[in-house]
Amino acid sequence: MLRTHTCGELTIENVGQTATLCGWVDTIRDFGGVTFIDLRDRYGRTQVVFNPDSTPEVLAEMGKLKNEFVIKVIGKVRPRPDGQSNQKLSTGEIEFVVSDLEILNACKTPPFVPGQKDVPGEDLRLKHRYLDLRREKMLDTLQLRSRIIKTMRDYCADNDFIDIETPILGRSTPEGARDYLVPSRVFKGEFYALPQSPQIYKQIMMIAGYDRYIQVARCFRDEDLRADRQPEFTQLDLEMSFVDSDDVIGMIDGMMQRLAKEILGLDLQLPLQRLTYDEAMTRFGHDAPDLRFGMEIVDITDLASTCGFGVFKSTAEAGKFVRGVNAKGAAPKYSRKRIDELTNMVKDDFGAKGLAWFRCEEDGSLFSPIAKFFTEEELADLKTRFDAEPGDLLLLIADTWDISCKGLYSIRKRMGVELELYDPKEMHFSWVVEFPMFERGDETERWTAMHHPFTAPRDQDLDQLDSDAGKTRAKAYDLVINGYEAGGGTIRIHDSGIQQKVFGLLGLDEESAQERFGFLLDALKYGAPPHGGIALGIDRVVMLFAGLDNIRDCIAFPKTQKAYDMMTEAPNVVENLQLEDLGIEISKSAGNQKTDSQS
RNA sequence: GGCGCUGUAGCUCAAUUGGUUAGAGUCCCGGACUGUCGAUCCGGAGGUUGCGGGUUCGAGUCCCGUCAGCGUCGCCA
Repeated sequence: MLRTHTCGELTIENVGQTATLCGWVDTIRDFGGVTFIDLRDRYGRTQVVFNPDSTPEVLAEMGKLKNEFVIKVIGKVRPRPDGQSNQKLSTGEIEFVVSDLEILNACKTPPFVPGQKDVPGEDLRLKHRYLDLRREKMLDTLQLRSRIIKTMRDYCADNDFIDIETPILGRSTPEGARDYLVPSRVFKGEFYALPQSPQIYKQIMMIAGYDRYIQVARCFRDEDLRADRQPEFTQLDLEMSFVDSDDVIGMIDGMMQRLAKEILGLDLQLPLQRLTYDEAMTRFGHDAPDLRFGMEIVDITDLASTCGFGVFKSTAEAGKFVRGVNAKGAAPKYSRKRIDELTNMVKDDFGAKGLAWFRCEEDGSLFSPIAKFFTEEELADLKTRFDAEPGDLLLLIADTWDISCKGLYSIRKRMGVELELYDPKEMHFSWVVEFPMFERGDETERWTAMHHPFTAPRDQDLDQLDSDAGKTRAKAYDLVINGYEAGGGTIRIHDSGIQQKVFGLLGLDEESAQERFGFLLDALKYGAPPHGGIALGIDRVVMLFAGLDNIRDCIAFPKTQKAYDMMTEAPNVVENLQLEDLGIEISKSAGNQKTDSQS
């Protein structure tokens, strides 16, 4: 080792000792005589001192130092003078008097320095990620990530799980998200797919008798990105045999309790709260509601059906819904202009036709441009149902179930932030269970699987597969933290008869099912135990535990919204020779989407 | 693919209704200083306002196009 201690290690205990430190020059404070340098590494910072009575050689070297130089210093630990300790540093009681200095490496003037107050733009941070990762916030987050993964692994190991790696090069199954494809050199014209999840492999492991499996698995989906979505992400993938939903949920309950305790020092009460999917949609308009605050949806379709307001009445009569939320105390803060912004949001984003509103005045009356269409009794009824008090703002959407859910969910989410309806540091864990097995594909009468086609229906719903498939509920469960889907899982079908029936409902005939999943269907016939599992989005869990709202800050080398890596400049054009090896030609119309007209 | 926000010095930002030579802090360069910890003080350098076009007597500011980053809808079994 080039060093005897790290930059976070020396304390008053070490006074008098000679030591060697290595690190980066964080700041230089030059007083002409004495010079202070904060030397930084991932463990902390130590103030190193250069005295005017140092040797000329040392002082000459010191004069060359600039931000982010990598140096080695030999010196002695001494206590700081009275009243000059720095409480912000673990090493703040001492300082390090340099007797010898070696510049291990110089540093070009960096575009930004780790300690600067204003965080640089994200594109710059991503381009120079090696500098960005030196920032304390990034270091903290990645260390938190490491601890979270270790805690998850320890918990699983304590519960007899086996950690098994599954292939990255796999078979494309054109269900769900777009695959990232990898061309085969040997089988020209054929492709591997990167896994969207190790779903099928972990089921195979259950059939093989490895009854408790986990993997910290990298997954890939070629879909458009979001603040909480990256094209490659990491899951804690878990599968268990001889279990039902409650067993998997209970296992993860325990994991969350341990994580909350060890990472955040929080005591979680178990079992975690559970909501059915129907309840979540009815009360919050979303299958991953943020339960840190109320503002629940109120359904007034029945009242609307008899009122004098044409839009409400016709919506109700058409079998659609009139629902709304009460934004407590929002009226003074929401001008017409801000209400218009909300209106435009639900119109532009979800195709709602409008947003009706009522303001509860000081005298308790409801004011609204549409109030004139309602009788006194109806207004009073509205007030009661929404529990409206002076200062409250009622926001209503009259539309299909789907649009009213999406619109009110996004209003609730946005206003929860804007009205500060919850403590952003609070953590809320819950489960959403009993998802529907199927949903209607757009513009077709065909059913599509809400999770994946191997999801088992609830035992009591088996009959409905034939009679009323849309009402069939699945043995599916999502872990929800602060309004984010932190994980999702299902109990799988282990009965080939039920599997065939589900494939039938999904419009998969036996032949095409065999073509796509033949190996799994075959395997299921060779003694498959009842099994199920879950996948936790590790990046999201880290994001939530770190109190961040952006998944990129939880990943060492994330990609931009266009799935571009600004540091390595991937993806990139490859040599023609490489393409020839693979038997691939780029069509002229495809061209290179990237241009160099930027900057 | 749609909608929206942003783009001004290396970095973070400012610039009134479209108006004279585009400013500040920081970084950088030079100098002073023996107790700072966002050191301080003095001096200096640093700009094709992302790119292209248009309107105008005049554009950082308005319009069109384009590129990039971000947010969001679609999409993500």
